[in-house]
Amino acid sequence: MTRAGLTAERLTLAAAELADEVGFENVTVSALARHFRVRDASLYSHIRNAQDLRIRVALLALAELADRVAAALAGRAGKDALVAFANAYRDYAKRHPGRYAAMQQELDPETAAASAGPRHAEMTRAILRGYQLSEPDQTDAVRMMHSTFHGFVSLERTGGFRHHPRTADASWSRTLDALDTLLRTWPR
Amino acid sequence: MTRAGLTAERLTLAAAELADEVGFENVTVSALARHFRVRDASLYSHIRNAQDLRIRVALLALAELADRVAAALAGRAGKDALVAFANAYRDYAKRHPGRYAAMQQELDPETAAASAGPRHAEMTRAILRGYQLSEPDQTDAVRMMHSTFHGFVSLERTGGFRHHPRTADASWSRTLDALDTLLRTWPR
DNA sequence: GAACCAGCCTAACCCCATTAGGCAAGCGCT
DNA sequence: AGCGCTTGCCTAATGGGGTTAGGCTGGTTC
Repeated sequence: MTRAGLTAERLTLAAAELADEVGFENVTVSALARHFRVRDASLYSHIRNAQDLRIRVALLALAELADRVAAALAGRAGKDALVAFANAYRDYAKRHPGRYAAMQQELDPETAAASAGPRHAEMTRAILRGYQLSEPDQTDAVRMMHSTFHGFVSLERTGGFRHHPRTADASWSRTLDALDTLLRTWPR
Repeated sequence: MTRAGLTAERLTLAAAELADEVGFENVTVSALARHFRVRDASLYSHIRNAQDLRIRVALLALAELADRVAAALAGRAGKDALVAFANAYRDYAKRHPGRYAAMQQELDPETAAASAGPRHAEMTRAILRGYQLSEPDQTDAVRMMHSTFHGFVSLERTGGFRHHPRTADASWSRTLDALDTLLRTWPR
């Protein structure tokens, strides 16, 4: 018998791909085992349980997204940086809906701290360097930006913007304009 | 034997309460049957299946939220209306996390059209009457507002704002200020 | 080559979803 | 009142997914 050569990493990656294909809620230990032509129980030497698998996918996605955002941000500042960040974010969510859904899980504090979540926060703050905001305005602005991006992408994905002639792309573009204006004139 | 007196409405309401207590993802036909001290199969004369149950909870939540928002909005205009709307929204999400999660499901187009979703859109537009915006700016602004509210509430719930001295309440308040400013000076 | 160990397996158990088919309580009717 | 029908809940059975205990085996180590 040849071994399937399973590792936690391979399982996580396959789970992420599966999530993008069939939806995160349908990522199951059984489906993953079928993918590797292996028994369900065989996976339990690599992952603790189904929840552990989901968390691994979430961490993978957070790291990937942080990389893409970092790449998009390189060498840009001001509105340029804002738009690049936002588009990288939305793009990732569209290309990887399952991974994006995975990211929405609550992580326990230690896991969250060890994740790429803090990197996101740093990068968002970096954007704000182009807008001269000091604390606590900076924190408020970071939270609002993140809320807007996540909210938009999330509503777009659940179909909240359909049935209206105005395209989501157009509203997105205007939303970024509005955010830029807002950050430049952040109310004292 | 006394009957449990099940109806689709009672089931839906109990499911909503269960969702708020144990999380929407843990709302299960079995758990609901246990709640009524009844066999699982007994529920199937009232609901089509588990998915149907979830959709009913979502529709209930959408209607409840629309009612609360409508009440909050009564007699207010301008920033007053904006803040009242936003607080009613956030408040509902905090008080009813399970119901709020239920609302995030994708609804098929007919169901969505028959839901309270359109009422939300109308009310959001009503707020904008205080801000003189014409199409398509109005649509863009509605989408941005909704995104911000949903995004903020959603990030707050998944713990995105913990581990930082600045309270979520403070950032929320400033975010509403910012939105008000933004709507008053919406970039042409 | 003996011992080990990593990697996968079988077997077994539980929970949940769903369908088919039954029985009985209470209703409407004559 | 008594007849039947509908409604409401039941038993039984199937199948999927999650998880654990314990076993076999082939390659690695000394």
